[in-house]
Amino acid sequence: MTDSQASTAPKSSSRAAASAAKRRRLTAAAAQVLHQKGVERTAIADIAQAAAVPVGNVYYYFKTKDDLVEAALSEHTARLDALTDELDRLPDPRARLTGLVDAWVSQRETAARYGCPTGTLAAELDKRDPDAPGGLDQAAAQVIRRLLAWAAGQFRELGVPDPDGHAVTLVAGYQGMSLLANALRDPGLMTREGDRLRSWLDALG
Amino acid sequence: MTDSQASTAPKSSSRAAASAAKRRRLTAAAAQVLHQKGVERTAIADIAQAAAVPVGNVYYYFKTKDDLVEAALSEHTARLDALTDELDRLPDPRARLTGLVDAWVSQRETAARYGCPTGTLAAELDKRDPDAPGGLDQAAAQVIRRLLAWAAGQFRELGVPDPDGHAVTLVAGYQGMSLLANALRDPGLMTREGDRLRSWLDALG
Amino acid sequence: MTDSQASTAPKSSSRAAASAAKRRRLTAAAAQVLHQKGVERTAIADIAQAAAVPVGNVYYYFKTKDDLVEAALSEHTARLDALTDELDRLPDPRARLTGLVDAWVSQRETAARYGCPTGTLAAELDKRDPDAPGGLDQAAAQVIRRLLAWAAGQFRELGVPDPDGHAVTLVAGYQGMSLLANALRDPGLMTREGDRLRSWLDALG
Amino acid sequence: MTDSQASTAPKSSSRAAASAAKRRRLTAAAAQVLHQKGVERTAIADIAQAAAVPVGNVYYYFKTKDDLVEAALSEHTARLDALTDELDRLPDPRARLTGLVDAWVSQRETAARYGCPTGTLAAELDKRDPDAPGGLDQAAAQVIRRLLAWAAGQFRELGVPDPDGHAVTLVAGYQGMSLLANALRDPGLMTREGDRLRSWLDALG
DNA sequence: AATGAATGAGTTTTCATTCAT
DNA sequence: CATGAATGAAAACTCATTCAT
Repeated sequence: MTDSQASTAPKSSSRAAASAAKRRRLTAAAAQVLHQKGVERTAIADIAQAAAVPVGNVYYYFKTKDDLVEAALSEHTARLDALTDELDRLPDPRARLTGLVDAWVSQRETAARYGCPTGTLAAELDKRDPDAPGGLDQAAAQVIRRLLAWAAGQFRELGVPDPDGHAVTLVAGYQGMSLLANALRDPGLMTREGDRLRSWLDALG
Repeated sequence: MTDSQASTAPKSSSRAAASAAKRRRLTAAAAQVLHQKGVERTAIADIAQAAAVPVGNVYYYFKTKDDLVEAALSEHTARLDALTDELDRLPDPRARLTGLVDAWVSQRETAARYGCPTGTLAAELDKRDPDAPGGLDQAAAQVIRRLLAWAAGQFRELGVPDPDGHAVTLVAGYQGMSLLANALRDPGLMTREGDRLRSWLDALG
Repeated sequence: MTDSQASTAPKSSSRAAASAAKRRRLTAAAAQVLHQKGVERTAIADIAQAAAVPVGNVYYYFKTKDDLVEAALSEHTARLDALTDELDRLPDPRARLTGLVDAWVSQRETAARYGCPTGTLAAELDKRDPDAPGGLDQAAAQVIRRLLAWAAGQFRELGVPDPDGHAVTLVAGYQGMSLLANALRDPGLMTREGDRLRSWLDALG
Repeated sequence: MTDSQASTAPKSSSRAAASAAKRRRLTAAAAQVLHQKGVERTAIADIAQAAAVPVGNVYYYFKTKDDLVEAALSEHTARLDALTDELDRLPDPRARLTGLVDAWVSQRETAARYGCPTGTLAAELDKRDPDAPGGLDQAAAQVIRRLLAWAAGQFRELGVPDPDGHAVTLVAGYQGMSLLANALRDPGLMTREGDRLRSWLDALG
């Protein structure tokens, strides 16, 4: 009751840790629910429920709904980083890129149902007024830029000309096949287009 | 390029003609505003205002907001049909497909700002509950299917194997580059990826 | 075109007659639709449609929705008058009252589905603010009063004491059985209670 | 006799208790206002005002207007149960039935002004489309069925033949006299018909 | 008189955000 | 920090009534 400033200590099973866990739960719930229902169709209450947190309490962790969107985006960024970190362990840039495609295809069921989490989010946020204060309209684009940068790095290492352009082609291929697979509700489309992307990568350089 | 108060109004119109004109105005306004702001962020009042029609009067022409979404979709279908009809006049299927890419690239400014009208609509509608009555969740997908069917026809005529797969690749390429151009706010991306698609078409068969 | 004041002549296939026919059609439609859907749930457009009259045109014949309610009520009054006129031809007051019960029971299917036309209308109109200008809150009650008066006349002729009270009992019996038959959706209830009313009439005097 | 801001509020209440009190206040207000104005003429705002609750807050307690109608109905059911429970303490079934009539007559002022709460509600709800989802069209009828069942139980105990038929006659008598008293705005009618029902009960068996 | 169209007020409902405890 | 409850600003939709031919 009186140790409110004692929490810098590493003993982590404290209220602070419980709090951090709740925040993580809310972030994960936001990522999932926003992906499945879209930003506009998701109510704070939906996320609260998915995270098993009382509605009123959400605002202790996230001041606004947009903050939750940002949190979801940070979650997607973290997942992307985790993936590229893992791929970076592979010695060959071509193998890394192929591994990226594999990862995409492995998510085909989700993509066929809800699209690419980042891509659909980007499309939705892009509809927002860019002049709005605290605008989130480019927030998802940043995640895409990060993916592009990583891919461009691989292409550069591969020694192909215009690595940025190749990165765009690869990521556009992913976004395109996700959108189509989603629209047509066809996970198989992801598999087939994934094969094509791999062939394309193999033929490079 | 904006056509919200298009000049289709007949000068010496009967009431019926004026009414039809208003319906067309509303349809065009719906197509435009829904594209720019997205379905969920668009209020009926926004469309009414763009069409210069009093809000209450909108309901004389369209019973629900979803009816306006459908109208916008039919507008996009009509535009697609007009485009393919025109391309069908070309003698060579490869030229027709190249013409399609040209048309896409010519829309690069709009795509970079708001994405592909049909693609973004499909992504948004796909978030809806498929079990909803009178569901619109697959409505935009139909327009995409129509485009796929036309493209597959051209590939078939070209004599390439797996025309359906080629159609998917082409349309996915378009959706992917539109999404990226939109996210990155970069019309040039459309030009560059358009070039790539043309090269790909040229190399076929 | 110039015979607008010639319509007192008996040649009745004129515009005036067509107009009267339309008014009659609207009145009948109002009586039916208002009975089936209730006043508040009935839109002018419903009545217009049932009468095959364009909505805008309704207002030429009836200035307000309440005027249509009044028209429906007049229709019910007319039907009641037609019935009592016919019953009045019977020589015996007891037979007349029995005939009234027979008429009620013969309407059992309608009553079981929609209740007594006048009774349900009275119940609905009674909910209105009595202080409203041009109030219709007692309009249906007038029709009931007319029925009560006729019944009281028969009881008087029968020589029973308190004919007004007997009339109330009879009509209350009818309203009660109609409401119950309607609530329970049971036409047979009308038959059974009708039998009881006939026995009661037979046992009188 | 009016109970819209009834004094059920507990003095030193917790939030939960205050909340429950508010819900009760809204239920009581719904029962009263819906009785007085009818379902269709009652706006949520009317009930909110009668309960001294902000309109938006009503939806925290009741998701839809129909839920409020159901709540009102449950209130009437509760009142009916309270009444029959009390009457059940009487040793004689005839006395119980007579007590029921007494209760009805004691409500004559309300009945003469607004009709029987359940009966008028049943009549109004019966006008609804039976095919509507979550249909309330038979909800009030259930309350009437419960009353019929109780009354039939008394008649059975009394040993009269066809106890169900007697129950119908009794309840139909009540509904009929309520409707007439309401239409004619005559509480005395309730008294007189009540006397008749009592005589009828006395003469049985 | 006839008629499609217009108008505007009213009603239900949703929800992000805030508050009191 | 936690939590149920409160609030108020939208937004979709309905409809009686009026208007312009």
